[in-house]
Amino acid sequence: METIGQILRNKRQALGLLLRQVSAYVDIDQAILSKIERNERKPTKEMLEKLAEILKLDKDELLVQFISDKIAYEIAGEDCASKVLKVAEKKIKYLKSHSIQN
Amino acid sequence: METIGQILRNKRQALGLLLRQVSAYVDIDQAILSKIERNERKPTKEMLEKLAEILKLDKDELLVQFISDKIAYEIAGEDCASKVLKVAEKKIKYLKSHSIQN
DNA sequence: CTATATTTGACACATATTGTCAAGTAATAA
DNA sequence: TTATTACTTGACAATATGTGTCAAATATAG
Repeated sequence: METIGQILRNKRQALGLLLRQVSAYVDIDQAILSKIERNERKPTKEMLEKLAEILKLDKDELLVQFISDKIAYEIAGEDCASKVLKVAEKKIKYLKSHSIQN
Repeated sequence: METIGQILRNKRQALGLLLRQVSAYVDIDQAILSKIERNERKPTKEMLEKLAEILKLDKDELLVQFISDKIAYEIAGEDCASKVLKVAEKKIKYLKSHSIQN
């Protein structure tokens, strides 16, 4: 089970790219990218899109990993976690079917 | 599909309690409770527990509603929402089976 | 050793969230 | 009308959280 940070680091290393090179492309400080790869900071969506580009990763898949990471982190400590997800799913379906905006 | 605010307001009114009375018990300003009931502010866990007590609601069920509300709100706008939940569930199971702490 | 890659922490800055308070609306009664 | 009650709203300061930048510290090679 890979975190988003691990996915990014593994792919970057597999491509033989340096933090410096990737962070330059994404236009962020390499310290930030280092922290993202170690899940110490969360990337923005813009960063994620640029990262997907340079690392040749699927943008949508990466977004799924990113958001699911965030949710898993949020509720992993709750012992009602799986029930939370079930209820959340129902709520989302309800929201979508009623076209309520963010 | 009730929001957490609606649940709280409905039950409070069914019990014939005033904002003033409930907020005093929970030890918050009644403006805050008013906002919570209209989903303008989010209660803390401590508030939620006190609210469950005075409103005779199931504490765990209320917590589930609270967290699922938050998650639904977070990702309802994503078109990959249901996939996100599936992946999140896997990650949570993984985290739990490996006893990784928050 | 030297050089290069990465990590870490401190910092200032921005943004978000919080509780408090007073003034506001709305409904009802006298 | 005026008074009273329940609730709502918005402004405010305080606090918390998140952000990028930078330099020093720590690997990791060569």
